[in-house]
Amino acid sequence: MLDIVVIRRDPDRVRCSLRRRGLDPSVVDEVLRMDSEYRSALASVEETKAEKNRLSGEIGKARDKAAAAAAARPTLDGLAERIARAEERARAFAPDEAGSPLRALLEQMPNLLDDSVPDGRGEEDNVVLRTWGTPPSFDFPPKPHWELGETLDVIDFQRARHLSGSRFSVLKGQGARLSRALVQFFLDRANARGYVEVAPPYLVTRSTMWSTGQLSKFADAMFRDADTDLYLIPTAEVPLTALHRDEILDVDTLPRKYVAYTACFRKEAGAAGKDTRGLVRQHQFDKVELVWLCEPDRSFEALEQLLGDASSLLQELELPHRIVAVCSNDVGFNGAKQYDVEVWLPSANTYREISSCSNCTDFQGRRAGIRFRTAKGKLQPVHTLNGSGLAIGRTLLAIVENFQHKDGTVSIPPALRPYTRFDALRRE
RNA sequence: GGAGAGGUGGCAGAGCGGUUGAAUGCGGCGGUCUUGAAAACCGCAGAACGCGAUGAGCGUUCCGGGAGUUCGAAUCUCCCCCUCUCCUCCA
Repeated sequence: MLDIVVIRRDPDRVRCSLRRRGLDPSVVDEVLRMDSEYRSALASVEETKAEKNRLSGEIGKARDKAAAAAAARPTLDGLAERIARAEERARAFAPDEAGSPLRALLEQMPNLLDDSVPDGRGEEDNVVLRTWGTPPSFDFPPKPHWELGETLDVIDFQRARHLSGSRFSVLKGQGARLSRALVQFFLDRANARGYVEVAPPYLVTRSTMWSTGQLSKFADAMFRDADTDLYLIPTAEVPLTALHRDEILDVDTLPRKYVAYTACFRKEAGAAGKDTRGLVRQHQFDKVELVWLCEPDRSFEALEQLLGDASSLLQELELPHRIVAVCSNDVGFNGAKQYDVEVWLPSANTYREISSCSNCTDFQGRRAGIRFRTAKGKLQPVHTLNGSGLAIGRTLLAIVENFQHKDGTVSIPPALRPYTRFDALRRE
C-alpha cells in the first residue's frame, strides 16, 4: 500500500508511475478529493471531542459531580450529536476503514516505480541486460521435456490428469529424485550465502495474505478453504515476508535474509490455453524462495545481490540464461523494480522466466507493519525483497531439454551430481 | 471437538469507573564518574492520525477487535478473534 502522505505531497510522482504502468492516473485525483473530505471531517470530529473532553474533565474536578454533570447535560448532549454526525462523515472516507471508497482505491494502487525501471508496454519491451552461456545446438531434432519425460518414465502427465485434472504432474523415479536434489542444492547454496532456512506453513490466514499485497489484486488466483478461510500460498514470499508481521525489528539484525522451500499453489485462471503442455505452468509447483528485509537505503543494492544469488545458481548448473530489466508496464503490483532471470528452453526456442527478483520497497512493510527504529528513533517500515532461487519445475525441465542427447538420455550438470547421485537420466 | 486461564508500551509485569498514556523491572537513549569500558548514580524516553513549515507546539485516538452502559471505561456488560494449559483425536 502506498503512503497516503506521499500521494498528498507528491501526486505528480504517483501519476507518472501509474501512467508508466499503463494505468489511469486519475485515481490520484479521486484519492486527493476523498482524502481532503476525510481530513475536514476528522478536524471537526477532533475539535468537538476536545470540547467534550474539557467539559468531562471539569465535572471530574467539581466537588459535587452529580450537580456538575446535570448542569452540563444539555451542552454535552448537543456535542454528542455533533460528534456522531461528523464521525459518520469521517468514517465514510477514512483510509483505514475497511469498506471506505478511499481505502478501496488505495488498495488497488500498485507500488511506485523506481526511476531506473525502463519504459515499456509489455513483456516485449523488457530490456536484456546480459546473457550468460550459449543455447545448445543439437545435431538432431531436440525434443520437448514432456516427450522426454514420458519416454524416460520420469514425468507422468497422464496419471496426474487422472488424479487431479489438468496442470498437474507426477514425477517418478529419477525425475522425483532430480527434483529433490534441486531443492537440496538450492537450499544449500542459499544457506552458504547467509540465508536462514525456514520451513513455513503452506496455509495462511486472510490477514497474512493481505499483508503482503496478494489479496488486493490476486484474490482470484489463489486456492482458499472456505470453512477455515485459509489460503494456500501462491509463493513462499507470503509467509517469509510476513514472518515478522507487526514486529519492530532491531536495526542491528537487518538485513534479514530468509530462504524457504515450499510448494506453491495457483489457480492460473487467467492463463487458459497458455502453456498447457509440460511443467511450465502448474496449479502446484515447488520453489525455493529468497526474501530480504532490509533498511530503505540499502534495498536497491540488496536487489542486485539477490539477483546475483539467483543467477549464480543457473551458472553452476551451466544453464544458458539471461537477465532482463522488467519494463514499467510489466513490473508486478508489489514491486518498485524487478529483474527477471530467464532460462533457455529449446522446446520454445526462447528464454523463459525461471526467477523474478523484486524490490518491493516499503509497500509490503507498511501493510504488514514490519518496522525498525531509525537512528533518530523514528519507526519506519522495512523494505522487502523477494526472488526465486529457483523454481524447481522449470529448472528441471530446463535441464532435461538443454542436456538431452540423441539417444533420449539426459546428462546431469556436474554441480548437481553429488545431490542426485546419478549422472544421467536413463530409461530404467 | 470438550474444559479452563489469559490477551496492557521493545520485552516482562502492575493497574479502587474521574490528570493512568498507563506504576515497576529489564532493555534503549543522554549525562556524571573512568585513560577507556563495566558497575554505580542522575536524567530522557509509547504509537497512530490530524492541524502546523517534513520545526516548536496543539489536538484526537489507542491497554486483542467490535458494540454497549456512563457526563467520564484499560477498569463494568455483550459479541468476536487470538494465545496458552489440560482432556479427546491424529501424522
